[in-house]
Amino acid sequence: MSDLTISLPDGSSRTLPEGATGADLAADIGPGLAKAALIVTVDGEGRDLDRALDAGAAVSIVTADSDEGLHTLRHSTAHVLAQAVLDLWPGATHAIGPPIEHGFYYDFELPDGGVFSADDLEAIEARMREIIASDQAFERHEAGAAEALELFADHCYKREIIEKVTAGDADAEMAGEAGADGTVTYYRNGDGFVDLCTGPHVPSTGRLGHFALQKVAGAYWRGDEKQPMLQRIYGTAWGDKKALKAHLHRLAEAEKRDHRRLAAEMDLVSWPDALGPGLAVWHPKGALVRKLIEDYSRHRHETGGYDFVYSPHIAKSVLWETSGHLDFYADGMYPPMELDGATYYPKPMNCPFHVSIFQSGQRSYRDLPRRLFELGAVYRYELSGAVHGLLRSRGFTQDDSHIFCTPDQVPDELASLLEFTLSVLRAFGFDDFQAKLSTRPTEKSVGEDALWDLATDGLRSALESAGLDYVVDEGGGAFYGPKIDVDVTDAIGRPWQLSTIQLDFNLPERFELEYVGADGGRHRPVMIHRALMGSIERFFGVLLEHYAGAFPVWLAPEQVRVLPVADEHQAYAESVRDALVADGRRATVDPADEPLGKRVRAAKVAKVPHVLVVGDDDAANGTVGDNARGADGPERDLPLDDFLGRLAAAVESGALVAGPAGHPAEKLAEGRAS
RNA sequence: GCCCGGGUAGCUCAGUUGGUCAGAGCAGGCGCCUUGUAAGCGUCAGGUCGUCGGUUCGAAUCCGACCCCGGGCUCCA
Repeated sequence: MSDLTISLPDGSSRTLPEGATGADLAADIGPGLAKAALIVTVDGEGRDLDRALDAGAAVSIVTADSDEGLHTLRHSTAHVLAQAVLDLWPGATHAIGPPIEHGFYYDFELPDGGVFSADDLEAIEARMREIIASDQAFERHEAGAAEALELFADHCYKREIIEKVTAGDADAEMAGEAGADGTVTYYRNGDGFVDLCTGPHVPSTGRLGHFALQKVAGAYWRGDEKQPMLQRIYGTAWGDKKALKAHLHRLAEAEKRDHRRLAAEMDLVSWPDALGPGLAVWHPKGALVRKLIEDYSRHRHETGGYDFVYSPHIAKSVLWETSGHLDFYADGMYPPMELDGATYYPKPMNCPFHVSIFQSGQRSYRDLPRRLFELGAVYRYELSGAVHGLLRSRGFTQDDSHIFCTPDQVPDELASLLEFTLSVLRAFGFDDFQAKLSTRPTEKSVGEDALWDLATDGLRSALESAGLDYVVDEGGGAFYGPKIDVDVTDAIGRPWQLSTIQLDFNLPERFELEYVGADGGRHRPVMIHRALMGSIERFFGVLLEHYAGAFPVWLAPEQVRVLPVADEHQAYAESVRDALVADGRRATVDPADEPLGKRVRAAKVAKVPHVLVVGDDDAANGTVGDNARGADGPERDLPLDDFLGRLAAAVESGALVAGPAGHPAEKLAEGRAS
């Protein structure tokens, strides 16, 4: 009997008896690894531990420490979920059950249109634990189409997959379920549970167990609303108890940060039923923060080479016919209004208006690039089920700009635009970015090849010179141009897509835009759509969650609350407040009609950055006691002037850039000069 | 829009099988307390139990429709 030699990720190689499996290899390396091993990869392909290795292959042992290991673990847990459901609901059928980020789901159809209730999860989870405790092996099998169809005779969704796959037209979605060579693989465990699956799986159900079922949801088969609605169960699964616990803790933290909860608690924004879904009103404190955000945005655009414009909220249908929105975006638009024999639509986008401004006169290449900026409110008819607080609403305000430039100017414009974008986002405390470059779709698209290449290369080099991590979504661009999307990662690691920089080769054509070039001839400009925050409302919601409501000093609606120890300190407290207000701060006094501890607590709960306590000593010496958010404890006997200076510095560094009149940083400068 | 789950005081929630079940805590008003760093005491007020209709001697509770909210699907800033 000959041996086989394989290579390991560290470059070493190992020789094992012929027919050795992944499990043999792990055991050969060490008992700890043997215990932790879930699957192996052989030349990059995942494979069950009990399958023989190939001589000469590059083999890697996969454990729950890696994404691939977790993926396998979750996938196997999804199988156990399906097994439990099929046990408990005779006649139920299972559709698909893939691993997803942090967990897995499985879609089912219950007999007679039955549905799961939240209570069912408990019973299902208990059955799953029994299956796991009985440590059933996952056995891999292969079958031809006919055999597989017989095996899954009672499972119409599995049959549909088998038919699709064995017919050889496997698409990406189906590729995860079966091979495309006329045979399919399936896994069997326990008494009779079988599932169509390419695997790999953990060796046996006993390797699972750190999971939790989370929720029930409806989901269309293949995500298509014309297909039947299936019952989906979501769960999460991890390699050990600690990781599961940590994940559940993160979810709880995220819930505490929910901007809808914070918006109500902090009296920032509300959604009165009478307004309709996705339509918010801004209360004074929320409006104040929003105004600071908008003021900062305006300031940056003023000094960044942009021209400010305004446009109406509605326009006649001809504008939307020319722009093409009525052709490809009608579903997202509010319905039309008929008046004076004309048809008007609320605007879902600002671009046609900005194009109209560009069109209003003859443009020379000397005028370009022309950057038109507007905090433009738009209305989109989002599906009622899609509306989600400020993060997805039906009326929102874009920090929108349309840049018109010559093709030659495109690369430089994109590079400076991306830098500008990142700089604005950094000012709000975001410093972890992930970008996506979306290139020309393979199907129909408009624009010359040279233009696409110029723009795509321009976007790529902008990303590279900005030193930004990015992924390429090949063919993911719109039909009218390539784009960059920028995600930020928030304080608890969640990504949010905020910025988008989008080339448009279509609208200039549709509106027949022209400029006069140096050669005296007429040329078509290139148009760039871009939004940095995306939507002000959404950006506000993301910021609120990022900071968990504890806005940095320059954005905090109430920056300082002054608490007199007793009534006799009221006058001094008011003088402290007046000094703060004169210095441009937002400060209030909370009089001594409640015990100090209670007032301190109220201020802390309200997330006021600085709570000042003033008593006899302070009134006598012109000092304050500063209980700052995040500090270990109060700092007593701080001279008022020192506090004013310290706060001013914090406001200035928070804003990063000197602001316009009305911006905290500007008042700071005035305050210091005087 | 579709599936599931919810709407009880400003907020968070109790209200077993339909019959003093319209309640609690916090918040709010008033009074007392005069406080040195995360909840002092007392007292008062508040709700057409999402809306409309139905079943019943009787409905927060059962049924139907609708509205709104939440989680998904889909979509997306």
